[in-house]
Amino acid sequence: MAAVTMPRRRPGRPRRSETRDTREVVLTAATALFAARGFDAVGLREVAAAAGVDVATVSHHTGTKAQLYDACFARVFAAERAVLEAAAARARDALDAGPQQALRALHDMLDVFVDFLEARPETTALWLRRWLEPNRHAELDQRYAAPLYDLVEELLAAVAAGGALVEPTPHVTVRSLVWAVHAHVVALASPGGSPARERREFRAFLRRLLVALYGPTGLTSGP
Amino acid sequence: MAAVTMPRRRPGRPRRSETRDTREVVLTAATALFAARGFDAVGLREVAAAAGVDVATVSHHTGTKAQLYDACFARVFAAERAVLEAAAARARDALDAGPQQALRALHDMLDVFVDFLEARPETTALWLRRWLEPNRHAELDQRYAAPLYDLVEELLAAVAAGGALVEPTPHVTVRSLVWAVHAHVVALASPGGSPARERREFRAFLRRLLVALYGPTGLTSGP
DNA sequence: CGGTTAATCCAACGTCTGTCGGATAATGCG
DNA sequence: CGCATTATCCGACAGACGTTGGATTAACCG
Repeated sequence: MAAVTMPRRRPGRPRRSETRDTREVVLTAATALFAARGFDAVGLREVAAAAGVDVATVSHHTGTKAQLYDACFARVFAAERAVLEAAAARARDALDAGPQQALRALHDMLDVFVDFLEARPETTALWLRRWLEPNRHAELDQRYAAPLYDLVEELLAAVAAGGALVEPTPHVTVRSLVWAVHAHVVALASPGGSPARERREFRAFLRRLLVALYGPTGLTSGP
Repeated sequence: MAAVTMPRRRPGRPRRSETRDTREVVLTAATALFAARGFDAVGLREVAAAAGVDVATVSHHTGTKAQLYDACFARVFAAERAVLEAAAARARDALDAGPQQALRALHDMLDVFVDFLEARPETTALWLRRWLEPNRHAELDQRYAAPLYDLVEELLAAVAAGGALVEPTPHVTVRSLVWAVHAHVVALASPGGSPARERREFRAFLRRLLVALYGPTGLTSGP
Protein backbone atom coordinates (compact mmCIF):
# COMPACT_ATOMS: atom_id res chain seq x y z
CA MET A 1 0.00 0.00 0.00
CA ALA A 2 3.03 2.24 -0.38
CA ALA A 3 2.32 4.12 2.85
CA VAL A 4 3.04 7.82 3.30
CA THR A 5 4.28 6.33 6.55
CA MET A 6 5.27 8.11 9.66
CA PRO A 7 8.66 6.83 10.88
CA ARG A 8 6.68 4.64 13.28
CA ARG A 9 6.80 6.56 16.52
CA ARG A 10 7.09 4.63 19.75
CA PRO A 11 4.37 5.09 22.40
CA GLY A 12 4.57 7.69 25.07
CA ARG A 13 3.84 11.35 25.30
CA PRO A 14 5.45 13.18 22.35
CA ARG A 15 7.93 16.02 22.61
CA ARG A 16 6.22 19.38 22.54
CA SER A 17 7.78 20.16 19.20
CA GLU A 18 6.23 17.24 17.36
CA THR A 19 2.69 17.44 18.69
CA ARG A 20 -0.13 17.41 16.15
CA ASP A 21 2.16 15.63 13.74
CA THR A 22 0.43 12.26 13.54
CA ARG A 23 -2.95 13.82 12.92
CA GLU A 24 -1.68 15.49 9.77
CA VAL A 25 -0.18 12.26 8.47
CA VAL A 26 -3.43 10.41 9.11
CA LEU A 27 -5.48 13.10 7.40
CA THR A 28 -3.22 13.12 4.37
CA ALA A 29 -3.33 9.36 3.99
CA ALA A 30 -7.09 9.26 4.53
CA THR A 31 -7.70 12.05 2.04
CA ALA A 32 -5.82 10.21 -0.67
CA LEU A 33 -7.69 6.99 -0.03
CA PHE A 34 -11.12 8.57 0.22
CA ALA A 35 -10.50 10.51 -2.97
CA ALA A 36 -9.41 7.42 -4.86
CA ARG A 37 -12.09 5.00 -3.73
CA GLY A 38 -14.80 6.76 -1.76
CA PHE A 39 -15.99 6.69 1.83
CA ASP A 40 -17.39 3.18 2.05
CA ALA A 41 -14.66 1.42 0.11
CA VAL A 42 -11.94 2.54 2.52
CA GLY A 43 -11.48 0.83 5.86
CA LEU A 44 -10.01 2.46 8.92
CA ARG A 45 -7.40 -0.26 9.17
CA GLU A 46 -6.31 0.62 5.66
CA VAL A 47 -6.01 4.28 6.54
CA ALA A 48 -4.02 3.31 9.61
CA ALA A 49 -1.68 1.14 7.56
CA ALA A 50 -1.13 3.89 5.00
CA ALA A 51 -0.30 6.29 7.79
CA GLY A 52 1.93 3.76 9.54
CA VAL A 53 -0.08 3.64 12.75
CA ASP A 54 -2.64 1.46 14.49
CA VAL A 55 -6.40 1.68 13.98
CA ALA A 56 -6.96 2.87 17.50
CA THR A 57 -4.53 5.72 16.91
CA VAL A 58 -6.62 6.90 14.00
CA SER A 59 -9.74 6.88 16.14
CA HIS A 60 -7.88 8.61 18.92
CA HIS A 61 -6.93 11.51 16.70
CA THR A 62 -9.93 11.87 14.45
CA GLY A 63 -12.85 10.31 16.30
CA THR A 64 -15.45 8.50 14.31
CA LYS A 65 -15.02 7.53 10.66
CA ALA A 66 -17.55 10.12 9.53
CA GLN A 67 -15.67 12.76 11.49
CA LEU A 68 -12.45 11.69 9.82
CA TYR A 69 -14.05 12.10 6.43
CA ASP A 70 -15.41 15.51 7.34
CA ALA A 71 -12.01 16.56 8.56
CA CYS A 72 -10.40 15.55 5.26
CA PHE A 73 -13.09 17.37 3.35
CA ALA A 74 -12.88 20.56 5.37
CA ARG A 75 -9.08 20.56 5.23
CA VAL A 76 -8.95 20.26 1.47
CA PHE A 77 -11.55 22.91 0.83
CA ALA A 78 -10.12 25.34 3.30
CA ALA A 79 -6.96 25.27 1.22
CA GLU A 80 -8.91 25.80 -1.97
CA ARG A 81 -10.95 28.62 -0.56
CA ALA A 82 -7.84 30.39 0.70
CA VAL A 83 -6.22 30.31 -2.73
CA LEU A 84 -9.37 31.42 -4.51
CA GLU A 85 -10.14 34.26 -2.17
CA ALA A 86 -6.65 35.63 -2.53
CA ALA A 87 -7.05 35.58 -6.29
CA ALA A 88 -10.46 37.17 -6.00
CA ALA A 89 -9.05 39.96 -3.89
CA ARG A 90 -6.50 40.69 -6.60
CA ALA A 91 -9.29 40.67 -9.19
CA ARG A 92 -11.30 43.12 -7.13
CA ASP A 93 -8.36 45.48 -6.95
CA ALA A 94 -8.00 45.28 -10.70
CA LEU A 95 -11.59 46.42 -11.14
CA ASP A 96 -10.57 50.01 -10.53
CA ALA A 97 -7.87 49.83 -13.18
CA GLY A 98 -10.38 49.53 -15.97
CA PRO A 99 -12.33 46.70 -17.63
CA GLN A 100 -9.37 45.41 -19.63
CA GLN A 101 -7.27 44.86 -16.55
CA ALA A 102 -10.29 43.45 -14.75
CA LEU A 103 -10.84 40.86 -17.43
CA ARG A 104 -7.21 39.89 -17.33
CA ALA A 105 -7.50 39.50 -13.58
CA LEU A 106 -10.47 37.25 -14.17
CA HIS A 107 -8.39 35.13 -16.50
CA ASP A 108 -5.71 34.93 -13.84
CA MET A 109 -8.27 33.78 -11.33
CA LEU A 110 -9.33 31.00 -13.64
CA ASP A 111 -5.69 30.00 -13.96
CA VAL A 112 -5.31 29.89 -10.20
CA PHE A 113 -8.32 27.62 -9.99
CA VAL A 114 -7.04 25.25 -12.65
CA ASP A 115 -3.55 25.23 -11.19
CA PHE A 116 -4.85 24.39 -7.76
CA LEU A 117 -6.97 21.47 -8.90
CA GLU A 118 -4.19 20.10 -11.07
CA ALA A 119 -1.84 20.21 -8.12
CA ARG A 120 -4.39 18.66 -5.75
CA PRO A 121 -6.64 16.31 -7.67
CA GLU A 122 -8.08 14.91 -4.43
CA THR A 123 -10.07 18.10 -4.26
CA THR A 124 -11.94 17.20 -7.41
CA ALA A 125 -12.49 13.61 -6.36
CA LEU A 126 -13.83 14.48 -2.93
CA TRP A 127 -15.99 17.19 -4.37
CA LEU A 128 -17.57 15.07 -7.07
CA ARG A 129 -18.20 12.14 -4.79
CA ARG A 130 -20.10 14.23 -2.31
CA TRP A 131 -21.79 16.10 -5.12
CA LEU A 132 -23.39 12.84 -6.17
CA GLU A 133 -24.99 12.17 -2.81
CA PRO A 134 -28.59 13.25 -3.42
CA ASN A 135 -29.29 14.56 0.05
CA ARG A 136 -26.07 16.35 0.81
CA HIS A 137 -25.98 17.96 -2.59
CA ALA A 138 -27.97 21.03 -1.65
CA GLU A 139 -25.98 21.60 1.52
CA LEU A 140 -22.72 21.20 -0.36
CA ASP A 141 -23.85 23.60 -3.01
CA GLN A 142 -24.83 26.22 -0.48
CA ARG A 143 -21.70 25.90 1.58
CA TYR A 144 -18.98 25.60 -1.02
CA ALA A 145 -20.17 26.17 -4.56
CA ALA A 146 -22.55 29.09 -4.27
CA PRO A 147 -20.04 31.54 -2.78
CA LEU A 148 -17.56 30.69 -5.50
CA TYR A 149 -20.12 31.05 -8.25
CA ASP A 150 -21.40 34.30 -6.80
CA LEU A 151 -17.89 35.64 -6.65
CA VAL A 152 -17.15 34.91 -10.28
CA GLU A 153 -20.53 36.22 -11.36
CA GLU A 154 -19.99 39.40 -9.42
CA LEU A 155 -16.66 39.93 -11.08
CA LEU A 156 -18.09 39.21 -14.49
CA ALA A 157 -20.93 41.66 -13.87
CA ALA A 158 -18.48 44.33 -12.83
CA VAL A 159 -16.38 43.76 -15.91
CA ALA A 160 -19.52 43.82 -18.03
CA ALA A 161 -20.57 47.11 -16.50
CA GLY A 162 -17.23 48.47 -17.63
CA GLY A 163 -18.11 47.57 -21.19
CA ALA A 164 -15.67 44.74 -21.79
CA LEU A 165 -18.27 41.97 -21.74
CA VAL A 166 -21.37 41.53 -23.80
CA GLU A 167 -23.79 40.45 -21.11
CA PRO A 168 -24.02 39.36 -17.49
CA THR A 169 -23.49 35.70 -16.74
CA PRO A 170 -26.11 33.35 -15.44
CA HIS A 171 -25.32 30.73 -12.85
CA VAL A 172 -25.31 27.92 -15.36
CA THR A 173 -22.39 29.33 -17.30
CA VAL A 174 -20.13 29.51 -14.30
CA ARG A 175 -21.13 26.04 -13.17
CA SER A 176 -20.39 24.59 -16.58
CA LEU A 177 -17.02 26.28 -16.56
CA VAL A 178 -16.19 24.80 -13.18
CA TRP A 179 -17.22 21.34 -14.27
CA ALA A 180 -15.13 21.56 -17.38
CA VAL A 181 -12.17 22.10 -15.07
CA HIS A 182 -13.09 19.10 -12.97
CA ALA A 183 -13.38 16.95 -16.06
CA HIS A 184 -9.98 18.16 -17.18
CA VAL A 185 -8.40 17.22 -13.87
CA VAL A 186 -9.92 13.76 -13.79
CA ALA A 187 -8.79 13.09 -17.32
CA LEU A 188 -5.35 14.37 -16.46
CA ALA A 189 -5.01 11.94 -13.57
CA SER A 190 -5.57 9.02 -15.90
CA PRO A 191 -2.47 7.15 -17.05
CA GLY A 192 -1.40 7.56 -20.65
CA GLY A 193 -1.73 10.66 -22.76
CA SER A 194 0.44 13.72 -22.83
CA PRO A 195 -0.17 15.73 -19.64
CA ALA A 196 1.83 18.77 -20.68
CA ARG A 197 0.02 19.09 -23.97
CA GLU A 198 -3.35 18.50 -22.36
CA ARG A 199 -2.74 21.19 -19.80
CA ARG A 200 -1.74 23.66 -22.47
CA GLU A 201 -4.69 22.85 -24.66
CA PHE A 202 -7.15 23.13 -21.83
CA ARG A 203 -5.97 26.58 -20.87
CA ALA A 204 -6.24 27.69 -24.44
CA PHE A 205 -9.74 26.27 -24.54
CA LEU A 206 -10.76 28.20 -21.45
CA ARG A 207 -9.44 31.42 -22.91
CA ARG A 208 -11.22 30.81 -26.15
CA LEU A 209 -14.43 29.90 -24.36
CA LEU A 210 -14.46 33.03 -22.25
CA VAL A 211 -13.80 35.22 -25.23
CA ALA A 212 -16.42 33.39 -27.26
CA LEU A 213 -19.04 33.75 -24.56
CA TYR A 214 -18.37 37.32 -23.66
CA GLY A 215 -17.43 38.84 -26.93
CA PRO A 216 -14.26 40.26 -28.46
CA THR A 217 -12.42 42.33 -25.93
CA GLY A 218 -8.98 42.83 -27.31
CA LEU A 219 -7.63 40.18 -24.96
CA THR A 220 -8.19 37.46 -27.46
CA SER A 221 -4.63 36.38 -28.02
CA GLY A 222 -1.77 35.99 -25.63
CA PRO A 223 1.04 33.46 -25.33
CA MET B 1 -37.13 1.81 1.41
CA ALA B 2 -40.12 2.28 -0.91
CA ALA B 3 -39.36 -0.88 -2.90
CA VAL B 4 -40.04 -1.13 -6.60
CA THR B 5 -41.26 -4.49 -5.32
CA MET B 6 -42.17 -7.46 -7.32
CA PRO B 7 -45.56 -8.83 -6.16
CA ARG B 8 -43.55 -11.37 -4.17
CA ARG B 9 -43.66 -14.46 -6.29
CA ARG B 10 -43.97 -17.81 -4.61
CA PRO B 11 -41.24 -20.41 -5.16
CA GLY B 12 -41.40 -22.91 -7.96
CA ARG B 13 -40.61 -22.89 -11.62
CA PRO B 14 -42.17 -19.82 -13.28
CA ARG B 15 -44.59 -19.86 -16.18
CA ARG B 16 -42.80 -19.56 -19.47
CA SER B 17 -44.41 -16.17 -20.06
CA GLU B 18 -42.93 -14.51 -16.99
CA THR B 19 -39.38 -15.80 -17.24
CA ARG B 20 -36.59 -13.21 -17.02
CA ASP B 21 -38.98 -10.97 -15.11
CA THR B 22 -37.31 -11.02 -11.71
CA ARG B 23 -33.91 -10.26 -13.18
CA GLU B 24 -35.17 -6.98 -14.61
CA VAL B 25 -36.73 -5.93 -11.32
CA VAL B 26 -33.49 -6.70 -9.48
CA LEU B 27 -31.40 -4.79 -12.00
CA THR B 28 -33.68 -1.77 -11.82
CA ALA B 29 -33.60 -1.67 -8.05
CA ALA B 30 -29.85 -2.23 -7.95
CA THR B 31 -29.20 0.47 -10.52
CA ALA B 32 -31.11 3.04 -8.51
CA LEU B 33 -29.27 2.14 -5.32
CA PHE B 34 -25.81 2.02 -6.90
CA ALA B 35 -26.41 5.35 -8.59
CA ALA B 36 -27.55 6.99 -5.38
CA ARG B 37 -24.87 5.70 -3.02
CA GLY B 38 -22.15 3.85 -4.89
CA PHE B 39 -20.98 0.26 -5.09
CA ASP B 40 -19.62 -0.23 -1.61
CA ALA B 41 -22.36 1.57 0.28
CA VAL B 42 -25.06 -0.73 -1.06
CA GLY B 43 -25.55 -4.18 0.41
CA LEU B 44 -27.00 -7.11 -1.48
CA ARG B 45 -29.63 -7.57 1.19
CA GLU B 46 -30.71 -4.00 0.58
CA VAL B 47 -30.97 -4.60 -3.15
CA ALA B 48 -32.96 -7.73 -2.44
CA ALA B 49 -35.33 -5.86 -0.15
CA ALA B 50 -35.85 -3.09 -2.70
CA ALA B 51 -36.66 -5.70 -5.32
CA GLY B 52 -38.91 -7.63 -2.97
CA VAL B 53 -36.90 -10.85 -3.06
CA ASP B 54 -34.35 -12.73 -0.98
CA VAL B 55 -30.60 -12.20 -1.11
CA ALA B 56 -30.02 -15.62 -2.56
CA THR B 57 -32.42 -14.83 -5.37
CA VAL B 58 -30.33 -11.83 -6.31
CA SER B 59 -27.20 -13.95 -6.44
CA HIS B 60 -29.04 -16.63 -8.36
CA HIS B 61 -29.97 -14.20 -11.12
CA THR B 62 -26.97 -11.91 -11.28
CA GLY B 63 -24.07 -13.89 -9.85
CA THR B 64 -21.50 -12.02 -7.84
CA LYS B 65 -21.93 -8.47 -6.59
CA ALA B 66 -19.39 -7.15 -9.07
CA GLN B 67 -21.23 -8.90 -11.88
CA LEU B 68 -24.47 -7.32 -10.72
CA TYR B 69 -22.85 -3.90 -10.86
CA ASP B 70 -21.46 -4.55 -14.32
CA ALA B 71 -24.86 -5.69 -15.49
CA CYS B 72 -26.47 -2.48 -14.24
CA PHE B 73 -23.76 -0.42 -15.89
CA ALA B 74 -23.96 -2.20 -19.22
CA ARG B 75 -27.74 -2.05 -19.25
CA VAL B 76 -27.88 1.67 -18.65
CA PHE B 77 -25.27 2.52 -21.23
CA ALA B 78 -26.68 0.22 -23.84
CA ALA B 79 -29.85 2.30 -23.63
CA GLU B 80 -27.89 5.53 -23.91
CA ARG B 81 -25.84 4.32 -26.82
CA ALA B 82 -28.95 3.19 -28.69
CA VAL B 83 -30.57 6.60 -28.35
CA LEU B 84 -27.42 8.47 -29.31
CA GLU B 85 -26.63 6.37 -32.31
CA ALA B 86 -30.13 6.81 -33.65
CA ALA B 87 -29.74 10.56 -33.33
CA ALA B 88 -26.32 10.39 -34.93
CA ALA B 89 -27.73 8.50 -37.88
CA ARG B 90 -30.28 11.25 -38.40
CA ALA B 91 -27.51 13.84 -38.18
CA ARG B 92 -25.49 11.99 -40.78
CA ASP B 93 -28.43 11.97 -43.15
CA ALA B 94 -28.82 15.70 -42.66
CA LEU B 95 -25.23 16.25 -43.76
CA ASP B 96 -26.25 15.90 -47.37
CA ALA B 97 -28.95 18.52 -46.99
CA GLY B 98 -26.44 21.29 -46.50
CA PRO B 99 -24.49 22.75 -43.57
CA GLN B 100 -27.46 24.62 -42.11
CA GLN B 101 -29.57 21.50 -41.79
CA ALA B 102 -26.55 19.60 -40.53
CA LEU B 103 -26.00 22.08 -37.74
CA ARG B 104 -29.65 21.89 -36.78
CA ALA B 105 -29.33 18.11 -36.67
CA LEU B 106 -26.36 18.55 -34.39
CA HIS B 107 -28.43 20.71 -32.10
CA ASP B 108 -31.11 18.03 -32.11
CA MET B 109 -28.54 15.46 -31.16
CA LEU B 110 -27.48 17.55 -28.19
CA ASP B 111 -31.12 17.79 -27.19
CA VAL B 112 -31.49 14.04 -27.38
CA PHE B 113 -28.49 13.66 -25.12
CA VAL B 114 -29.78 16.13 -22.56
CA ASP B 115 -33.26 14.66 -22.65
CA PHE B 116 -31.96 11.19 -22.07
CA LEU B 117 -29.85 12.11 -19.07
CA GLU B 118 -32.63 14.15 -17.54
CA ALA B 119 -34.99 11.23 -17.90
CA ARG B 120 -32.44 8.74 -16.55
CA PRO B 121 -30.20 10.48 -14.04
CA GLU B 122 -28.79 7.12 -12.89
CA THR B 123 -26.75 7.21 -16.06
CA THR B 124 -24.89 10.29 -14.90
CA ALA B 125 -24.38 8.96 -11.39
CA LEU B 126 -23.04 5.60 -12.52
CA TRP B 127 -20.86 7.25 -15.10
CA LEU B 128 -19.28 9.78 -12.75
CA ARG B 129 -18.67 7.26 -10.00
CA ARG B 130 -16.77 4.96 -12.28
CA TRP B 131 -15.06 7.91 -13.91
CA LEU B 132 -13.47 8.70 -10.58
CA GLU B 133 -11.88 5.29 -10.17
CA PRO B 134 -8.28 5.98 -11.21
CA ASN B 135 -7.59 2.60 -12.76
CA ARG B 136 -10.82 2.00 -14.61
CA HIS B 137 -10.88 5.51 -15.95
CA ALA B 138 -8.88 4.84 -19.07
CA GLU B 139 -10.85 1.71 -19.90
CA LEU B 140 -14.12 3.55 -19.37
CA ASP B 141 -12.99 6.39 -21.55
CA GLN B 142 -11.98 4.07 -24.35
CA ARG B 143 -15.09 1.99 -24.20
CA TYR B 144 -17.83 4.55 -23.70
CA ALA B 145 -16.65 8.14 -23.99
CA ALA B 146 -14.26 8.07 -26.91
CA PRO B 147 -16.76 6.77 -29.48
CA LEU B 148 -19.23 9.43 -28.43
CA TYR B 149 -16.67 12.19 -28.58
CA ASP B 150 -15.40 11.00 -31.93
CA LEU B 151 -18.89 10.93 -33.29
CA VAL B 152 -19.65 14.51 -32.29
CA GLU B 153 -16.28 15.68 -33.53
CA GLU B 154 -16.80 13.98 -36.83
CA LEU B 155 -20.14 15.67 -37.25
CA LEU B 156 -18.72 19.03 -36.27
CA ALA B 157 -15.90 18.62 -38.74
CA ALA B 158 -18.33 17.76 -41.49
CA VAL B 159 -20.45 20.77 -40.69
CA ALA B 160 -17.32 22.91 -40.57
CA ALA B 161 -16.26 21.64 -43.97
CA GLY B 162 -19.63 22.83 -45.20
CA GLY B 163 -18.77 26.33 -44.09
CA ALA B 164 -21.21 26.71 -41.21
CA LEU B 165 -18.61 26.48 -38.46
CA VAL B 166 -15.53 28.53 -37.88
CA GLU B 167 -13.11 25.78 -37.00
CA PRO B 168 -12.89 22.07 -36.21
CA THR B 169 -13.38 21.03 -32.60
CA PRO B 170 -10.76 19.56 -30.39
CA HIS B 171 -11.52 16.77 -27.96
CA VAL B 172 -11.51 19.03 -24.96
CA THR B 173 -14.42 21.11 -26.21
CA VAL B 174 -16.68 18.12 -26.63
CA ARG B 175 -15.69 16.73 -23.28
CA SER B 176 -16.44 20.02 -21.56
CA LEU B 177 -19.79 20.12 -23.25
CA VAL B 178 -20.62 16.64 -22.07
CA TRP B 179 -19.61 17.44 -18.52
CA ALA B 180 -21.69 20.56 -18.49
CA VAL B 181 -24.65 18.31 -19.22
CA HIS B 182 -23.74 15.97 -16.38
CA ALA B 183 -23.45 18.89 -14.00
CA HIS B 184 -26.83 20.10 -15.11
CA VAL B 185 -28.42 16.72 -14.45
CA VAL B 186 -26.91 16.37 -11.00
CA ALA B 187 -28.05 19.84 -10.04
CA LEU B 188 -31.48 19.10 -11.40
CA ALA B 189 -31.83 16.03 -9.20
CA SER B 190 -31.28 18.13 -6.11
CA PRO B 191 -34.37 19.15 -4.16
CA GLY B 192 -35.43 22.78 -4.28
CA GLY B 193 -35.08 25.12 -7.20
CA SER B 194 -37.28 25.39 -10.24
CA PRO B 195 -36.65 22.37 -12.48
CA ALA B 196 -38.65 23.63 -15.43
CA ARG B 197 -36.85 26.94 -15.49
CA GLU B 198 -33.46 25.29 -15.04
CA ARG B 199 -34.08 22.96 -17.93
CA ARG B 200 -35.10 25.82 -20.16
CA GLU B 201 -32.13 27.94 -19.17
CA PHE B 202 -29.69 25.13 -19.68
CA ARG B 203 -30.87 24.45 -23.20
CA ALA B 204 -30.58 28.11 -24.01
CA PHE B 205 -27.07 28.07 -22.60
CA LEU B 206 -26.06 25.14 -24.77
CA ARG B 207 -27.39 26.87 -27.86
CA ARG B 208 -25.60 30.05 -26.99
CA LEU B 209 -22.40 28.20 -26.23
CA LEU B 210 -22.38 26.36 -29.52
CA VAL B 211 -23.06 29.50 -31.45
CA ALA B 212 -20.44 31.38 -29.48
CA LEU B 213 -17.81 28.72 -30.06
CA TYR B 214 -18.50 28.10 -33.69
CA GLY B 215 -19.51 31.46 -34.95
CA PRO B 216 -22.75 33.05 -36.17
CA THR B 217 -24.51 30.68 -38.50
CA GLY B 218 -28.01 32.02 -38.85
CA LEU B 219 -29.28 29.45 -36.40
CA THR B 220 -28.79 31.76 -33.47
CA SER B 221 -32.40 32.02 -32.36
CA GLY B 222 -34.74 29.14 -31.86
CA PRO B 223 -38.40 28.82 -30.82
C1' DC C 1 12.46 11.65 42.18
C1' DG C 2 7.08 10.71 41.77
C1' DG C 3 2.73 11.90 39.68
C1' DT C 4 0.13 13.40 35.81
C1' DT C 5 -0.78 13.54 31.03
C1' DA C 6 -0.86 11.95 26.46
C1' DA C 7 0.09 8.97 22.54
C1' DT C 8 0.30 4.54 20.99
C1' DC C 9 -0.84 -0.30 20.45
C1' DC C 10 -3.24 -4.84 21.47
C1' DA C 11 -7.26 -7.44 21.83
C1' DA C 12 -11.77 -8.00 21.76
C1' DC C 13 -16.74 -6.81 21.05
C1' DG C 14 -20.96 -7.05 18.25
C1' DT C 15 -22.58 -6.35 13.73
C1' DC C 16 -22.83 -6.61 9.02
C1' DT C 17 -20.98 -8.28 4.79
C1' DG C 18 -20.85 -11.48 0.35
C1' DT C 19 -21.42 -16.11 -0.67
C1' DC C 20 -23.02 -20.88 -0.73
C1' DG C 21 -25.34 -25.44 0.31
C1' DG C 22 -29.59 -27.30 0.78
C1' DA C 23 -34.66 -27.52 1.39
C1' DT C 24 -39.15 -26.34 -0.77
C1' DA C 25 -42.43 -25.70 -4.18
C1' DA C 26 -44.30 -25.09 -8.63
C1' DT C 27 -44.04 -25.69 -13.67
C1' DG C 28 -42.86 -28.37 -18.01
C1' DC C 29 -42.52 -32.64 -20.20
C1' DG C 30 -43.07 -37.40 -21.16
C1' DC D 1 -49.09 -39.57 -12.97
C1' DG D 2 -43.68 -39.13 -12.12
C1' DC D 3 -39.31 -37.06 -13.14
C1' DA D 4 -36.41 -33.30 -14.21
C1' DT D 5 -35.92 -28.41 -14.03
C1' DT D 6 -36.09 -24.00 -12.10
C1' DA D 7 -37.02 -20.11 -8.97
C1' DT D 8 -37.28 -19.05 -4.52
C1' DC D 9 -36.07 -18.77 0.35
C1' DC D 10 -33.76 -20.18 4.86
C1' DG D 11 -29.73 -20.74 7.42
C1' DA D 12 -25.14 -20.61 8.16
C1' DC D 13 -20.32 -19.56 7.35
C1' DA D 14 -15.92 -16.99 7.55
C1' DG D 15 -14.21 -12.58 7.22
C1' DA D 16 -14.12 -7.58 7.60
C1' DC D 17 -16.04 -3.71 9.56
C1' DG D 18 -16.14 0.48 13.17
C1' DT D 19 -15.56 1.07 17.81
C1' DT D 20 -13.99 0.63 22.78
C1' DG D 21 -11.44 -0.60 27.19
C1' DG D 22 -7.25 -1.27 29.07
C1' DA D 23 -2.24 -1.85 29.23
C1' DT D 24 2.25 0.22 27.98
C1' DT D 25 5.49 3.74 27.31
C1' DA D 26 7.42 8.15 27.30
C1' DA D 27 7.48 13.08 28.09
C1' DC D 28 6.26 16.93 31.05
C1' DC D 29 6.04 19.27 35.68
C1' DG D 30 6.57 20.08 40.49
